[in-house]
Formats: sequence, C-alpha cells, structure tokens
Amino acid sequence: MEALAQVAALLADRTRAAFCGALLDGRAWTATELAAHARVAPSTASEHLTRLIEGGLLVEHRQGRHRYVALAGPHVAELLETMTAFAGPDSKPRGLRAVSASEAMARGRTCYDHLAGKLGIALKSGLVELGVVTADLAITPSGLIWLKELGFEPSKRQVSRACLDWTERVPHLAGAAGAHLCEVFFERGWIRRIGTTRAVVLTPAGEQGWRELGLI
Amino acid sequence: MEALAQVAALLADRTRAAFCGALLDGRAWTATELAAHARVAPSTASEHLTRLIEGGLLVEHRQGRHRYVALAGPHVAELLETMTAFAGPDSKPRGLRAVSASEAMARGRTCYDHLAGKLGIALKSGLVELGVVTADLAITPSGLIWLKELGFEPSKRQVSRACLDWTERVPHLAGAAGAHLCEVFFERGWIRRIGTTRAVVLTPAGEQGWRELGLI
DNA sequence: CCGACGTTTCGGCGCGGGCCGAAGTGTCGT
DNA sequence: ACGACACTTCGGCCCGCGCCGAAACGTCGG
Repeated sequence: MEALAQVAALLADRTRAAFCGALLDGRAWTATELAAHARVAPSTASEHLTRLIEGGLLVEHRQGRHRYVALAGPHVAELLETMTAFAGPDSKPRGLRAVSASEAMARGRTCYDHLAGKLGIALKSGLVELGVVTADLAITPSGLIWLKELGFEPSKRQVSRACLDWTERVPHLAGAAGAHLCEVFFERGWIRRIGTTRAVVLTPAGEQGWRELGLI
Repeated sequence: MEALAQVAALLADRTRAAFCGALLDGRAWTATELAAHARVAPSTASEHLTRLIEGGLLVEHRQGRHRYVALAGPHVAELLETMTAFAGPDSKPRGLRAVSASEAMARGRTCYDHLAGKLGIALKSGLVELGVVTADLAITPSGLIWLKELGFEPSKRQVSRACLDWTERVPHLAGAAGAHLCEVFFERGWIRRIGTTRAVVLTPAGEQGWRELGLI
C-alpha cells in the first residue's frame, strides 16, 4: 500500500489537484496557463508539473519555449473521475460568475473525452431507450451495430464503462463508446464548448440530430 | 477540485494507506490490531482512524472497550482498487516470508468482497467461456439466469463491474455478481483463506465444484 | 473493588513540503 | 543583436502534520 500513498500524495495538494481538474477538459495546457488558473507563481507550477509527470499522471510536449502538459491518458481521467465522484463537488461557489459557471457545468460538460452532467444523463437515457446499452451501461449486440453505423470501430480499449457523475450521482457512459459519441457530436456541431471551460451545450442542430437518432 | 485533494490527503499517508489496505479483506479490525499491523503507537492509530472515519472512508462499531473499524462500503473498496491499480504493486517484498506471502496473494485473494489474482482471472475466463459475461464483463441475459440459479438476487447495486487487477493488469469481475459468487464459494468451502491474510486458495472440493459448473 | 487492558487526549518534537522571489537558461520576434 | 517571454533552479521561509510518550478515561474480569 506504499505505492497507493505515493499516488495519493500527488493529488493531495490543492494546487496539483486544481491542475488535474483543469486538464480534465482533455486539452493540453501550458505551464503559465495552469499557474494563472491555480493562482501560484510560475516557479511553483513548474515544480508541481515535474512531480506530476514523474508520477505518471501527466505527459509533456515541449514546443519551443512552451511546455504543454496533458493527462497521460484515459486511465488517469478514470482515476480522477472515481476520486471526484467519491469526494463530491466542491462546497461553495463564491460570487455570481462562479455560480453561473457551476450551473453550466451541471447542465453539461466533458469528462476528459465523454459527456457528463445532465446532458450525459440524457444521452444515457436515450441510449437505454434505444436498446444500445442496458441499464447497467453494457453495450448490447444491436447497440454495437448502431455504434458502427456512426463510425465506431472497436479497439483494445474497453468499449463501455460506467462513470459516476459527481453532480448527478448517476452513472453515465464512458469508455471507448462514450468517447466516440462525444467526438462525433463535436464534429457535427451538435455540441459546443462554452468559452474555454469544460462546460458544453447542445446546439439547435444537436437537438434536431438527437431527435432524428431517437435519443430524445 | 478542493474536495479531491482532501480525499487524496487522507490516503497520502503511508500509515493510513496501510490501514485501508488491511481493511480491504472486508473484515472489521480493532484499533490495536491495525496499530500493530502498521507498526505505530496506539495513540497514533487512534488519531488516524478518527480522520478516516470523519472523511467517510471507514465506519466504526464500538463494542465494550474495543473499537472495530471497517471500510464504509463497496464504494470505498472500488476507490482503493482503482488507485492501487494505477499505482501498481509495492516494489520490493523483503525476506522469504514476505516473498511467499506476496506469491500467495498473486495466486488468489479477495478484493474486499470478490475474487482477484490468478484465481479471479480464472473465474472470469470460465464465466466468459460459459457465456455468463461478455469479454467486457457485462452480464448476458442467460448469464443472469445462471446467477439466479446460484441464489443471486438483483439489488440496487450495479450487477457487474470491471475491477483492474493490480498483479495481473487484467480486469476481473466485481460488483454485486462478483460479490455473490465469492460468498457462495466461501459457503460451500470451495475457497479458503490462508491464515489471516487476504490470500485465498481453491480447495479440492472447490476444484471439483468449478469443474461441475464448467468453469474449468 | 482492583488491576489489566483498549482507547483517547495532549504537549512537544522534527521533518517534509509548498510557497515565493531572484537569478539563470533557452527560444522567439524584431 | 537585442529585448521580451516561457520556463527552471535555487535558497530560504514557514506551516502542517505524523510521530511518540505520559497521563486520563472507560470497560472487563476476577
């Protein structure tokens, strides 16, 4: 259990945890961006990033004078999701901006590479309704065909996985299938990010698309 | 991400992590037992236990002058499993006793309420062979009937869940179904604990039972 | 009722680690 | 070539926290 403590220690610091939370949007951030986000000096951020990379949680990608970092993969996102689901949402959003931001996150957001929030729950309900997945979020044989018609190709990665939503406390669809659907929705302009946050909305085109697929 | 850091901090200490690791056997331990296990003074253990309980990871059950503690539920076990799978096994078992103990754990052990190790992998393979679960560890309709014949009754808990094995790096069966099978195997004397550890072995009766069920 | 035992509280010690600013390195744009 | 910029390294500060032992409390057994 020695190793467990070491991984936990990496996430036990509010600044490093804030970095990981920001990176849950699935994009790569520069060191300076993360420093500003967590309100610490660049030198402090640099040291934290080095530790997170050595611990295998993050990967870096140097480009000129920039140091881009990103989550090391879906397995890290799953770890963070599991822990966040256990910990529950942060207690008190302070101020009007923070409140409206957290409401937007609750309506819909990306969870690294798939959809979460009320939007994620709606997607799951639709998929269950269509018989693509069972109530336990296992892909059905007919569901696999349905996914393939949307361009899904099975890989080594687990096709479906339940991810516990930390705002709704209900499992939604993660894994390769969840990631693929999210990708397709972005490509088709059915969902769109709000500003630079993880929050997303269903566009009018998306609403129509979902209706045509029988998701709503 | 504030809340994530707080949960992580609970597990970021080697002593508290050792407590949780010991409690992964699913039983309730007294404060003194845990103190001896982690080689710290009783007073130190007492303070750690209070913190873990306040953090929701453990529950206590006072009985006379004893303070029994146990994991707060399957969700805590899942959290620990996810983190341990990410962290990997502890590096170096020291001495002959430690080596043979870790080999026994690799052969078969309980993961809170279900089977893991090579034994868990064997069980999974058998279940896939029988068509009880898919390769992704989702229960099939016929598999549900098979489980019910073994006394399984669906509840609110998720029926099947993939748990990543930290010795084999392969997912095995957790969730309500995994817990039920483990329980049945213990009742029938098919598996037995080695000493007081989490390690288990398949008994001769168990080998025959598994053969009759078509698991091996 | 008394001693043994499991547990808790408290004071105090020492280490680890998170933070910053200053100075240094490397890269880009002009 | 030069300054601006992103990042890193280092020294130093200080707070948090894990540890223990001593003492107190509660329970059990005789």
